[in-house]
Order: sequence, then structure tokens, then C-alpha cells
Amino acid sequence: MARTPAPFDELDYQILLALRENARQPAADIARLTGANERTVRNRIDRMAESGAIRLTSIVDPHAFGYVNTVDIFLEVDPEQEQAAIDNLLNRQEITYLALGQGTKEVSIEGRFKDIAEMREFLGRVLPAVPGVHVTGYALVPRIIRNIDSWLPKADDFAHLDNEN
Amino acid sequence: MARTPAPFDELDYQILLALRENARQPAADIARLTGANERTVRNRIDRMAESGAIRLTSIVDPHAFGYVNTVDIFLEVDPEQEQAAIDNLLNRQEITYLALGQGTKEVSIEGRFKDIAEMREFLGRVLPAVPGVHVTGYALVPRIIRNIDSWLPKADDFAHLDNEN
DNA sequence: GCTGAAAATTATGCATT
DNA sequence: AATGCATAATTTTCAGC
Repeated sequence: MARTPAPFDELDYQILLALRENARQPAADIARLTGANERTVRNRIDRMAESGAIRLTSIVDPHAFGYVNTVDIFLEVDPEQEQAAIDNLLNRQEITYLALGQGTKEVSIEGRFKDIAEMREFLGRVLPAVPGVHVTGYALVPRIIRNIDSWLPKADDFAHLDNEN
Repeated sequence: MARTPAPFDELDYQILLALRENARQPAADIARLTGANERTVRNRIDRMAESGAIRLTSIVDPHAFGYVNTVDIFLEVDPEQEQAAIDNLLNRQEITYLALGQGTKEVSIEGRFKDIAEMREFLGRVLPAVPGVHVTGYALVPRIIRNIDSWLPKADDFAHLDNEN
């Protein structure tokens, strides 16, 4: 193992759980909740945020803005135009997810739309007009039940001071 | 249109942008940034959070915890056991995403793992052991470039007081 | 729904261990 | 790295518009 082991402990975990419910929750509250020192809690929050282990952010609910139609789209992208195509796609507000696939030509995206007409327009006109991009398939997504924002590591990824190496 | 139009304006949008970078940024800072009243900024934040339009949360970076292997998995689920199967899957920490597909039997998930062995175990042993679940396919995901946490509505989803209906 | 002012709470900077 | 303390800044409460 060349990677450094997770330098996170039980307190970090509890702070994480608290911030996940409300990122603006005062460190003092979390200190009371956990019994830890208020100053320590703030140090931990700063450390986790600055290291990039967590991101304290605002997630917008697409439904609240009327984006009720979700579709997963599978693309084949000309390798020579891949970077330009991806840059192009990343500029599109409709795209909520973009990932590279195993093959060099595979790219999958997710789009959200206010109505079916917008979605069809995107699939039939917008995407085909992006140089190097071919739509190989798509599938409507009626309901997303879990997404990355609710993900957590295993509890024992937070060291109990006894599982080093 | 039966749904209420987005009751958000330019100020909400700017607040959103600020909170997206740092959910703990003080309302006073945002007030200075936008020229809006400090108290108004807090009211807006509270309103957007309470209405569910935004969620102020902590997103954990799987990479920081060693979860470097991502795989998209397509499942066929026996309709009679669907709810139990989904509940079962939702209890699994490895699953970062779970969505229902168009067909009544289709479910797609994304899993993250620390190594390929864990991933293979999940695909070959864990999933097949869930009653009513059959793996119909999977695809490794080498790199996710955009995810839902960075999504934003269109700028003109924030009313300029002139686009009502 | 927006804003103001005092009181309560919280965060920051610095120093100590 | 954790913590205590003084100071600065912020949030809250209650109010009026």
C-alpha cells in the first residue's frame, strides 16, 4: 500500500454525519453533540475540507426547478475530437453527469429536462450536432433513489487507532 | 402548467453560486458580495433550504477514502421482490447510486470499491445473493468528470420579474 | 417579505501544552 | 494536533415597515 491510510477517526465521522444534514451547523453544536472541544471540531472541519475529503456545498434539487425528466445517454466519441467534444458537453447545463467509459470512445452522460420535447430536441438535434459525438443509446430514468451526495465510507474507514496497516 | 413557477430571482442565484463553493460562507460575506441586505440573504438561504430547493450538505470524496474503482451495474429485479431488493441494496454502503429504469424490472446502480477484488466479490457473490436480483451487465467507469452536485439550473430559471407564465 | 438594532452565539488569531 | 482565552464577526431574536 503506497497510499497513506485514511487519517480519519471516530470524531471525524461524527462531524461528517452532522455536516451532511446541515453544512452550516455551528461547530459549537457539533462540539456539544460529540463532547469534543469546540476548537477541535473546527480544526477537523477545516482539515477535511481543505484536504478535499469532504466538500461543503449546496446541491440544487432539479425537481424544484422543474427538471423532471432524466435520461441516461450512451455516446461514442471520435478519439481525435474527444477533448473538444467533452468540453462542449461540459458547457451544457442540461448535463448532470459525464463519465468516461472503458473503451476509448465510450462516454456516458445524464441529462435533465423540463419536458419531453426538450429531451427529444437534445437527443435528436443538440447531441448529433456536437462534432465527433454519436448517440449509441439512451434510457429514461423514472426515479433516482440514491445519488453520490448521500454516500459515506464504511464506518471502519475511520480508524479506531488500532487498524493501521 | 399546474406547478408553481420557480419563485427564485437573481439574488437567489448569486447566493446559490456562493454557497456552492462553500456552504459555510457567512451570510454577511454574501451580503457584501451581492449588495443585498445581510438579513435578507439569511432569509433567502433559509427559504431555499427549507423548501428543499437546495441542500446544504457535506459530500464525501470517495477517492480520499481509497474508493478508486467505480462500476455501473445493470440489474433485472423480480417485480414481486422489488421493494425488498431495493431496501437490501440501499443498505449497502458500496452503492453510490440507485435508479429505477423504464421497464418494471430494470434497476441500475453504481458501486465504488477500494480494489478490483472487492468489486468482483460484489458482482459475483454479493449481488447474486440478493433475492430477486440478476446482474444483466456492468461497465467499469474509469473517470467521472461531472456529477449532480455541480449541477445548476439555467440562469433564466431565476426569474427576472418579467417571465412569469 | 425586507430591514434595523441589541443580545446571544460563534469564529478567529494567537499562544500554550 | 488539541485546547484555552481574548477579540472580532456573525447569527438570532424581536421588532417595525
